[in-house]
Amino acid sequence: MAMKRKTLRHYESRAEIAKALAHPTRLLLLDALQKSETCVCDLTDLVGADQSTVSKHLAILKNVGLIACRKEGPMSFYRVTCRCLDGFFTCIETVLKANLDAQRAAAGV
Amino acid sequence: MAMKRKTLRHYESRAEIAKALAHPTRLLLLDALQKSETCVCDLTDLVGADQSTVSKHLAILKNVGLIACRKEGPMSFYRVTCRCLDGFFTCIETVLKANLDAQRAAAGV
DNA sequence: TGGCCATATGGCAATTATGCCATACATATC
DNA sequence: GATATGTATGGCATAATTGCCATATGGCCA
Repeated sequence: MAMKRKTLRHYESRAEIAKALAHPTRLLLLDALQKSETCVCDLTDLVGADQSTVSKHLAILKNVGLIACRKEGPMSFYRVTCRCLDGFFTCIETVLKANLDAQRAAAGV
Repeated sequence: MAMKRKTLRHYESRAEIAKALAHPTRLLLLDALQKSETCVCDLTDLVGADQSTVSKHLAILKNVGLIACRKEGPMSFYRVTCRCLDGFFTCIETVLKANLDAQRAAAGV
């Protein structure tokens, strides 16, 4: 990797956020948290994985600043911290739709 | 992973696109390709990695429909296919900036 | 045809990500 | 204090990603 160091760091910090977004379970979590602040136990039920797995996914999202945590008694409530996620989701949906269209066109429909 | 199958597939297809975006080299490539259609050799110089490595990164971006390829003689010219990438990049920048602000606030500045 | 250029692909080693189990931790209740 | 509940963390085995080398493929020109 001979990329200029400054440039490399620039893209590395951005890729770290993108990596946090690059997992189906974390996308599901973000979708849920965008609708409403939710505790870990409810999120665990929603995802259907081990509670420790969900906690780790939440930690990944939190570490890059996408979500934040509020403690209430023994429970942790997570919420989305940025209002910019729609820009990301819209982009993904656009690409998906374009792929579907291209697929249909290739099939000659 | 006990997530409902339909839901799982929904988020998996979206995560696949996000995964393609989750690498510093590929973000650099997208940045360059957004500015102008470019051949693999120029992109290889830009990235500073092995040509085969760059080719594989380009293949990943192409497979999820983010870029397309045009052959001209022995050369391949790649370009961005969707106009929605700005939504993604803007989101990332917003998160980065919010993190910086939070960091400064935490430092008491 | 033979050789050269640009690009793509196969293969492999090393790193990283993922998910579960067990367990630690913190809070609340008895 | 003891116990129960909700969450976080350590550890480990498995899987996925990454990057380079070697090589294949395709196009061009002598």
